[in-house]
Amino acid sequence: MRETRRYRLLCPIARALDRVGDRWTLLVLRDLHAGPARFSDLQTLPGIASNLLTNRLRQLEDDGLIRRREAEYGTMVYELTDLGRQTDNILFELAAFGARFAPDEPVKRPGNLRTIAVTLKVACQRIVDPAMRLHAELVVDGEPFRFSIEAGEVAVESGSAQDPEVTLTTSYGPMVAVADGRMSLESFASKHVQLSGPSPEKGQALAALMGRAFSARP
Amino acid sequence: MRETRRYRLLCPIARALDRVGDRWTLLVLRDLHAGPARFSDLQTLPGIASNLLTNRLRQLEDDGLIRRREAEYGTMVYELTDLGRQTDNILFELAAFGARFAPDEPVKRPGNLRTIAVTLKVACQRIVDPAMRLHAELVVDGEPFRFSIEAGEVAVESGSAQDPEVTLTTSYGPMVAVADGRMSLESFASKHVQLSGPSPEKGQALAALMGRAFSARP
DNA sequence: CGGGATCCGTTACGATACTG
DNA sequence: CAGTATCGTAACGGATCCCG
Repeated sequence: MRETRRYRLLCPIARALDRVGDRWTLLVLRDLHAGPARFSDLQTLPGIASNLLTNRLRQLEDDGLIRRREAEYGTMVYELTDLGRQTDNILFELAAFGARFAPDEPVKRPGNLRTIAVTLKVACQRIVDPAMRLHAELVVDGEPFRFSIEAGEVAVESGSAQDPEVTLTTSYGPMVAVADGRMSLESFASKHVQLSGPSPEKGQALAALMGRAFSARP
Repeated sequence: MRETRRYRLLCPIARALDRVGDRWTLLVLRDLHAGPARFSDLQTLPGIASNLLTNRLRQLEDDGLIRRREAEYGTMVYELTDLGRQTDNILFELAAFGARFAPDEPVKRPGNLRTIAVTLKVACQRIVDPAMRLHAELVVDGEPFRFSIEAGEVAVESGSAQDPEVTLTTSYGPMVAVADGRMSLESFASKHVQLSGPSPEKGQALAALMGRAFSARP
């Protein structure tokens, strides 16, 4: 945010918005919650201009929410800092509120599905049984995610899991419908999820957790 | 938000931002959480242009987050709908995150103090003892608020209380410092709060609740 | 005076083209 | 792949004016 359009108020809400209130900024953070991403990964946000993405990344780096790091083969990745990770609750509450509005047509398709990671993670985190343990792969419209629960900590990251106990295959549309309350857990689990791998019963537990995570909302 | 700059994504986070993501919108909602307000009350947001305020109010009304109502003496007031009230958690999480950044100089003073209502309400709501009962007045830099707890429900509204059990008098700066973690509860309660009214012990309890509400944060 | 509407200069955004 | 450069358009900020 350029100096001219900062609120510069003492109120902590305004101080937060001075960091994350610009157009696209919260969506960039959302995608980074799924793990490190390259510039071109983030450019799949439908409609963002490359110069804007550059500006937003620079601003987030200056404010200490993300860091730029050289990864293998000399490619650059952007990743959340500890501070940036603390935007998870903001994003979750936005998702909980946004679910109350019908998607307005025509809906643009997301460029990638990293978008689901934060919401899914926080929703499950809030209701998870601390005794539960899980190491699964979640494949959404062909895009793989590692879904793990360990010591009461839920993690959802972009990428394939190694030796998952179970693999859940599903689609984005039905997942959002469940989150919105437009589809029941039963209907979702029975019609839109395929299980494979050594521990299908773990898959049942995971599907149930995901469903409860969203239906548990006020 | 004009059609051209909506995200139009299926993701609920984007759907929320299409409603409340415009500049000023969340700050307008923040102030309305303190109770109904007139156009000119909201115009005290430092720097907002009157045509922008008109646009934002119109948009919020169209989306069902606020309602325009005729009050006494033919004046118009804007107030939150049930849907609009559900932005409280978004605003609280923004406040919790924003508190991690030092206020950047030069700080603009808020035009009014309605800004404190949501954050204070949600923070106290999250930790309040359901058995607690209270009907107090909170005076911040001369501006009065009704602070009540009834059946486990915390309410903080702009305006004077009638027959409060206790009146707490304090200032905005120290309150924000406590919320930011820059000042201890003890220091706040002992140096920056004056109590008056029939039940000073209720005031002690309230000051303690406010302090714990913020120090309880992760 | 409250509640806006109108006008206008400036800034940010969106699209596209281009480069190391 | 990871940006930079350019440029037309939309949004913002400030001021002024209007109307009951």
